[in-house]
Amino acid sequence: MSEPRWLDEDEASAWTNLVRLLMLLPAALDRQLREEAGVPHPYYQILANLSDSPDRAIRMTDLARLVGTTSSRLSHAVASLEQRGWVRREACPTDKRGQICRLTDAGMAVLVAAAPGHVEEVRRLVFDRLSPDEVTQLNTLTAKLTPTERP
Amino acid sequence: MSEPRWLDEDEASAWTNLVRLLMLLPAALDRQLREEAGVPHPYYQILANLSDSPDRAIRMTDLARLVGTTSSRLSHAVASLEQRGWVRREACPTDKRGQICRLTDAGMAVLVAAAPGHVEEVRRLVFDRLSPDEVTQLNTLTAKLTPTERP
DNA sequence: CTCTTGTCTCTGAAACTTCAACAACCTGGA
DNA sequence: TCCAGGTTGTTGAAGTTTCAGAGACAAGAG
Repeated sequence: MSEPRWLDEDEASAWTNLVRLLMLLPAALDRQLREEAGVPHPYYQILANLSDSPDRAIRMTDLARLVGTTSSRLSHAVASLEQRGWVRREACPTDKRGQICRLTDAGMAVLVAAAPGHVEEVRRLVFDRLSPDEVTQLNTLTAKLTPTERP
Repeated sequence: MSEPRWLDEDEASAWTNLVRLLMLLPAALDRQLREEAGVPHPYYQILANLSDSPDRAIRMTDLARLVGTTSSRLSHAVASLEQRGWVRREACPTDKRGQICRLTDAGMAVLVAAAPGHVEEVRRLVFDRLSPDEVTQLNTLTAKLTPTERP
């Protein structure tokens, strides 16, 4: 047990800011989407990823990885979305263990209705505050900081 | 209702990365703290903010603002922490509506025990991946992106 | 073929957060 | 003084996420 390498002044400042951002930004996005579309932000991410997919259908495991969530969480979320008729589950033709999650027309309609307001909020909270150079920096930094799989 | 200003290619890329980060980084921090200290990350933030305060005591509203949470959430969280004996609630001497949250010695001990492992994880996930210049960039960007109070 | 090991997904209970409503209190002005 | 309106903090119910466990299937070794 050696002495921990504490953060220096600059690191501590950046860390405080980052933690604050991690608390407030998701909360702000969530609030806007709940108010305007009646969907929590993680659920919106599920729908959005599905809509970007070729057939509007993705296998559960892949969808979980795309959204950045766990399979358990995804199961519960998709169950909720399915009950609203925005998503459907189908058997996977190549792997009988698999389930394929497909976006319904009703789900697509919800997404189309919610997207403009969401983009507007994203601009207000993020991109309206940054210069083009800073957007590039943000791109680089976020790419570097994305946690990798645990060994 | 005018045409929404969609994100351009760079913005969309940065946004995808950022959303991914907002999903994965809090989850990673939370997991480490739960495993090692038995505390969720938001609860750790409460304890950490208290320990940084002059008297290890902060009024509920101020603590909520510091941590970046809501008063309701804080009430529940502090109730849970109080039950474990890590925190105590006292009446505010100047404002009878107020409650002051104070870190106990037991709570401080938990924090002291958890801090080294937490800092190590923060290094592994964040600062070990960044150059000094990038830490400065991170500091600037996160400061700009912190959501401001709603009107 | 059979066995073992690992993957994929779901479930139910516990923990946490959000939401709406509320009581108690402060503040400023009539 | 008194009251209207805002602030502070809590609560219970509803919704979401985590955790542990289990069933079904796949893939490879023997």
